[in-house]
Amino acid sequence: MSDHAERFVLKPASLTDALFDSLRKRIVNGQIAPGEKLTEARVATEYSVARPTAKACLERLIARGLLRRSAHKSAVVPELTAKEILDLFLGREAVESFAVTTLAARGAPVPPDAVESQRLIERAVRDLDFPAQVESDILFHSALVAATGSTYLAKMHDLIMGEVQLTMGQAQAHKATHPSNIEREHAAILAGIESGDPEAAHEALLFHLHAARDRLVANLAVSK
Amino acid sequence: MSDHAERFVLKPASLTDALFDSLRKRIVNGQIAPGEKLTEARVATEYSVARPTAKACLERLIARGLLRRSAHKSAVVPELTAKEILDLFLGREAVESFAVTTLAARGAPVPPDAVESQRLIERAVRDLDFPAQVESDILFHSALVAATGSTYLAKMHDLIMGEVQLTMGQAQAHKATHPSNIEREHAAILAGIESGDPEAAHEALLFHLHAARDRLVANLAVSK
DNA sequence: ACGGCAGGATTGTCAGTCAAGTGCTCTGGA
DNA sequence: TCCAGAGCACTTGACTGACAATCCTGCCGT
Repeated sequence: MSDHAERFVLKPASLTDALFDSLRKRIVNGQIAPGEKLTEARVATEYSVARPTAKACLERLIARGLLRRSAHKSAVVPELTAKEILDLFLGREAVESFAVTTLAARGAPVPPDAVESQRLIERAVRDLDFPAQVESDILFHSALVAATGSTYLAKMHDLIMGEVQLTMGQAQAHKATHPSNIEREHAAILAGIESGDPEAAHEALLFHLHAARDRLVANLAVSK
Repeated sequence: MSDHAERFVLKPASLTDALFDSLRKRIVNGQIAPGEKLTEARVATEYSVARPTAKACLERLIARGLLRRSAHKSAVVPELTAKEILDLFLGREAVESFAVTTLAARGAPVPPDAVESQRLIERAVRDLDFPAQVESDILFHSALVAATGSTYLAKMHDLIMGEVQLTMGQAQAHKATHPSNIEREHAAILAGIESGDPEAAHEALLFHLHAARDRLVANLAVSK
């Protein structure tokens, strides 16, 4: 896990996986507008793959909440409502609270990946690379959860973070940047963990999550 | 093993959904032994469906952890290790703790579905119907989570409860029944919620989860 | 203006095929 | 006899082509 490990050319492990990743990135980065229809035929044509392959990818994206579809209708990129965003962050709260209090109570060291993601955020902000900024933010929180060593906690977290990234990506497409006190809030969480103070870490996390949540909801109200 | 391809009739829902449900039930009830291979061709033959249909179902089961497969190998029903069981219950703890403390703090009424599932457990115990007993137990906990009104919390919970049901189903296939203090432990959780005491509800939940977890791990050690 | 019908669009499901990878057997040599 | 390597069978990955069922849209007739 060092800085120079930027050299994986990532051969499409499998065609389906590569297609899935590509579509996923386009969706969460807002390159495919919310409400836009994604038919199996369109995906198959755009990527020059067979329709069953495209179908499988769409189903995986639907399972992760990055697309929505009802029977015999086209899949569309969802735009989450305020209610859904509140709910989404409630789910984060459950998992991430458990993670940070566990880490702090355990006297665990600060997760290296979390520290690393702080640097990535800093760089993304400097480069005005919004998608990278969002991705690094997600990475920070995922690193905290992963540091507990629980794969099931990570699985559950991963299940909902896709949609979090989706709304954040869509919001930034509208709203451009905002002053980055995110890093400070992240640092406060890490400080709570490092000092072995579950209460402090928990409080810092809640503050951060609520702030992020309220920003997203406020932005939603504006664009409506 | 043998080539006596059994025919299973599917209820009309959607072919894929019906197939998924049927396979899911057979797996979690232990009707398909852990370690048993489930090839796409076998499923397709047994149910008289096309291989792509079977393939889609297997992929959905794999995504839920009810089957495991590595590239170009057959899917097999997993037998969870003690470590995985501990991890699984850690995940439950995160979500269900959040749910019961939220319910108690909110002063919410006792979820009717949870009460109902208590009756179902009682009946299943009386009928010596182990799969129904497990299913009702799962239902109780799902009802608690669902009562929070959070769909994402429910989603995350659902993601791991499939594997919980799997291990419980496999364990009971070996171990037969045991005196049912489960209902008492459930009642204690409900009492904590009803009295609006988050701490009491939380404690009762932890006691119940740890007891269930330890039973499973102990049973695993015996059968090994 | 309104309701029903027809056609297009899209997904659900199927059959069959080829390619590629994995594991196992079985042979050939030491 | 024992071990190693080649070959084969099984299984999945991906594609092509096709048909049925369903949903939606828009037109037409009343």
